[in-house]
Amino acid sequence: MLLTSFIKNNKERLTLGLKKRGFKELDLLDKVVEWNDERKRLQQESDELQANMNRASKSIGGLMKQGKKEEAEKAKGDVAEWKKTLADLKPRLEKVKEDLENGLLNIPNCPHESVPAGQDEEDNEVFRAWDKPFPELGENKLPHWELAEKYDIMSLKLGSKITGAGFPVYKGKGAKLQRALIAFFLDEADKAGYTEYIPPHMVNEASARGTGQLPDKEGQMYHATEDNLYLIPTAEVPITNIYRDVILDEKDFPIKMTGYTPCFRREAGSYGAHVRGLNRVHQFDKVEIVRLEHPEKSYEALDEMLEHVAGLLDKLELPYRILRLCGGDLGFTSALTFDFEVFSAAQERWLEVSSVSNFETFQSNRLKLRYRDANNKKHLAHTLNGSALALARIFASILENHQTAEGIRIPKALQPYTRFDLID
RNA sequence: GGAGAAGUGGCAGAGCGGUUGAAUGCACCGGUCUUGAAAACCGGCAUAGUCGAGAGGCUAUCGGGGGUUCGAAUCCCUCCUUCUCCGCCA
Repeated sequence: MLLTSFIKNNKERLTLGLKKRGFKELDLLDKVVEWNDERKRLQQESDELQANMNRASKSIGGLMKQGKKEEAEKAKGDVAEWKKTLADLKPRLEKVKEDLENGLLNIPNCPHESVPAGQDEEDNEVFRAWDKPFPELGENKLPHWELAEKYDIMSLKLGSKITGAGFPVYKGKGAKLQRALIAFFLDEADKAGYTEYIPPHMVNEASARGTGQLPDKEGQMYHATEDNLYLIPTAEVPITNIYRDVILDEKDFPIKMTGYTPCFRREAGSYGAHVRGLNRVHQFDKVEIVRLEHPEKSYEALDEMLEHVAGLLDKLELPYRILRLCGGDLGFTSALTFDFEVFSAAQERWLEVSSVSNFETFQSNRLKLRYRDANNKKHLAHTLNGSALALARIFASILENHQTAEGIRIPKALQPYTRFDLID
């Protein structure tokens, strides 16, 4: 959520940015500013009435003690009058506050100036291309869903029996590979200075609001209605919310957190050939990295995160490229996002395995996550996060890219974790 | 799930219908003293909104929401959380 003051003072920049996103309701910007002015006006009026009432009420106590009954009664009458006026005012104030809030909730983040204009993924800019050769797999190459069956290491059929479509079951060396990847990613994050968390896998409404899943992406999350809890779609939600309503000290930065969690996504309406196998599932594992940063340092941090993720893919010996998302493909809450795509050699297509974003103050405004500067002034912190990495697709691309006639080759860096070097 | 108790500032802890945004202590920050530190003493120290150039003023907030009252941290209702006991249980 943007600050009203930002909208008011950066109208040109914001309009330009939102156009890059293809955001149509630009008149919302003016409306929000108007609503805010109206809110202030009504607020002042109401404060004044309350001040009158408080003053009169206070005096009544004294008057009663002095036995000035009549004067006290008169004051009571005054208060009753003001109270009536206030009762008229209150609903109008509430209404305009609600309009303002809804308006703000519907304005996406202002894209960073480096974000290219564009409609969809076709227009994303290749920020770093893969300049080495792709794996030579030969004629007998198989997609991961066939490899999984061949080596009996993962089954979607079994998952659909137990739960439903899109819930994979990992087995034997497949399960071990999965566990090894999680441990590997967490160790790498640890080495890079991220503090590990194991957060709850369900969150309440306030948390889902804090990171912006609600009210926007209601349909994407599994909702346990009985208890009004949501299964997390990413560890970003519980981990970032650790710092909801927190005022940091400037010297607390940077705050670097990581955590492994399963992620649950309803993915309503996305079926078809392109979502076969592990390409898109309802439950997958992910190690997330989250950072809270001083506004002046957040883009530096974003670069660092980018290199961290790149390093992981290098160690897994997977061909990948980095995209700078265009305005149209950029998430609602993000100012700048880089996607990592691994080339899945057997499917001959790129699969998104990580997304690294800077939200600037868009989330922290909602979270009320602030810091005090040297002069004790409070400011919103910047939040960032990235997948490091998302597992189902990494699992798939390891299978596909490292398949050989003898079996699936485990990359060197991972072998200490799997304690085998081949799946056969 | 059942029965009780409690939720007040960073922490501890008073207040239990009127000038209390909230005593006191600790922590923290600034100062005096000291070669330096400690102790002692003095001063400061919540969040948000709003008005104001500023000093400062006003409003709201004592777990959340609602109510009673001229007036609520204090009374009532409701929800949430924590603790104790019982039941169930990995």
